[in-house]
Amino acid sequence: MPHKKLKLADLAKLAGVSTSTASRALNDNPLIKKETRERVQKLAKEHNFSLNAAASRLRLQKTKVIAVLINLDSETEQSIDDPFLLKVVSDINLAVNRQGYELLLSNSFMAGTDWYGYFIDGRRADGVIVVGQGKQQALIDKAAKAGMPLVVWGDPKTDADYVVVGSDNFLGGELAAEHLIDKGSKNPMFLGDPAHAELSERYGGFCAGAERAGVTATQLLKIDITSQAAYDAINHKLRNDGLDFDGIFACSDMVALGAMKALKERYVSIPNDVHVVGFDDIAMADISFPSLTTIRQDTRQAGELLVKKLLAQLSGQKVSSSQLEIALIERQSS
Amino acid sequence: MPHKKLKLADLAKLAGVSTSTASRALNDNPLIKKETRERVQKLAKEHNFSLNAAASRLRLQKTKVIAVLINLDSETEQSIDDPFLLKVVSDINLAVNRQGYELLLSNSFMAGTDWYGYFIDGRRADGVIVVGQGKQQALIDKAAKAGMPLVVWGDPKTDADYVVVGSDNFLGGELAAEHLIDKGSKNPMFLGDPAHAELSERYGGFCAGAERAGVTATQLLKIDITSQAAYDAINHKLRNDGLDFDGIFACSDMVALGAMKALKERYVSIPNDVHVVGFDDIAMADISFPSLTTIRQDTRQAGELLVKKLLAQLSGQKVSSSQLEIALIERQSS
DNA sequence: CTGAAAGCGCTAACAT
DNA sequence: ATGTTAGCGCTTTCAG
Repeated sequence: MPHKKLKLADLAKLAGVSTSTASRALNDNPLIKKETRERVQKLAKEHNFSLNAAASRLRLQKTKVIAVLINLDSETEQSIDDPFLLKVVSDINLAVNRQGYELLLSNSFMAGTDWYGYFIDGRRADGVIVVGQGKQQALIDKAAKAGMPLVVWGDPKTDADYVVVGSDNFLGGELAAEHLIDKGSKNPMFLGDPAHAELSERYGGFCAGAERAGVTATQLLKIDITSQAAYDAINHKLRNDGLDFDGIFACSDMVALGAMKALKERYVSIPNDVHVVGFDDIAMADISFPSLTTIRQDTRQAGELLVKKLLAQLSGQKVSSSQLEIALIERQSS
Repeated sequence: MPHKKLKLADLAKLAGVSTSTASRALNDNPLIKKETRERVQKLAKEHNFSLNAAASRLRLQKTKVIAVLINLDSETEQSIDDPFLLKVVSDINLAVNRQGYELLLSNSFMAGTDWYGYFIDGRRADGVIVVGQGKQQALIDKAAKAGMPLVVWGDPKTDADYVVVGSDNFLGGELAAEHLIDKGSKNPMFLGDPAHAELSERYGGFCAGAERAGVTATQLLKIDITSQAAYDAINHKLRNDGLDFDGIFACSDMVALGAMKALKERYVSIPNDVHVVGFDDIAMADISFPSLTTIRQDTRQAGELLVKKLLAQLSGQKVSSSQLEIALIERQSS
């Protein structure tokens, strides 16, 4: 069965044409007569012929590949755990494929510190989508400066030389604050880590929204952005300070769910004693009990836009950052 | 800034050696004098030199790329939603990188029906890891027959010509049944769809375990394997049949969480009225309230093993399927 | 220990 | 409308 590999020259011979004709025919070049094109294509299908991508890329100097670089904060090489991030990647994948590109899944471990050299000079990809700004943006800056075709999923308000696509995090924070206060919260608390670009915006919006609604008694509980950390922090706080808050705006749904678990275990009623709002709208938000009110990020549109902007860059256009709309999804937790 | 691309020949000139020496030096070929090697390598680093992967692949006839093919059942192109699957991919990614390979993230949309042609002949990857056997395995079979280096994440008991790595699903089912009965369940129910290879094993083990424990009053509630479907199905069943079960073995954690939501909304107590056991041990299992007893699958080891077996195949070794150990993690839901 | 040169399979400029 | 051919940048055989 191990059929032997046909090369373009073999296919051309089978079709009784030259390699250039075969090449053009496969690429549907109108220079070639329609019948010839179809004959070659049919033959290719019959023999399960595939162009050698390596040869093609060498010749064309482009790869038709987009790299997705997952930019984790953690120093230790670690697998990703946040369902939201993975959802973003999955939606990017869809969008990339829809444009006829392939997706190289990468990370800082492989790419090292010279992203331009690795991806572009190394002819591994034509452009890169970075998922997650994280805390340190030096490498992103460096790659952008080197002229790497690049789009970043992060906070679009970032003042940087590269293109960012992301949700309106500030507005999301405002909406959350307003909603909590609307529901009767007098002492809402932000749960997260404003050191991250995106979360700093969410926190800023939260404070602004609360202030505008006349609430100044806001708190900030700074934690690692994992559900475990949220669970621990809420437990710790209840033990030490008692229940001195009546609303939580969590920086992500996973964080919100961790916090809710701690509350439920201590018989703090949600939403009666504490109103909770999350961020992201992951699948679990709807499935948790009580279901979680949250700020929905449109990952589908995000993928679409990230890819569109990257391809625009590749075709030499000047593109700029843009902000995705978000929406508050009201459920039982508030 | 846009530095211009160095090719190997340029680097060689800078180093005052021939391209062949430069090439060997970069690959740490001991044929080259140590000092020369180091001089070339240092120069390469200084100039951010990267080999052109396309040229290298064309010459070597191998890519140092492993493709991961996510095999979804759904006809419609769709983004993946199950956090467990994504966790598996993420752990494969880690393992692939650790071996110095890169990861091409693909799907049936891109690969079409001739996987051998697309990946191997097309020189896109040296081998493929398929995640998810799904219901239809014809394409996997076809690729395996064609001689494609291939490892599948699925049920290792599968009687097939290809190598499968997966958990001991049957044992998992048995453990779940025994545990439920141990906890006092007299009428345990399986929630899932035995049409999937892996789930059929889980169901088989569940039945066998129950029978051995002297319980014959098991039920099967056949549903799509999503949390939403589980939620709907449990609601529907409670409305129609009342509470005629006192234990649930869900085919996945997401399904279990959906079922639990329906139970909680109708004030059915977990675990007092109904004991619940899930499968996978996703992050949410620990965060849900009550936390979810489940069968843990070791995705880290899975990634490691999948890659190891694939690389063994690439180096011409004969490899066979193998089973990962699973463990019951007892939490509050049972 | 190092260099010269062939050739991997494709595409496109340049014939015809 | 199609064919001839050069050359993309690398690795490795063969020759020193």
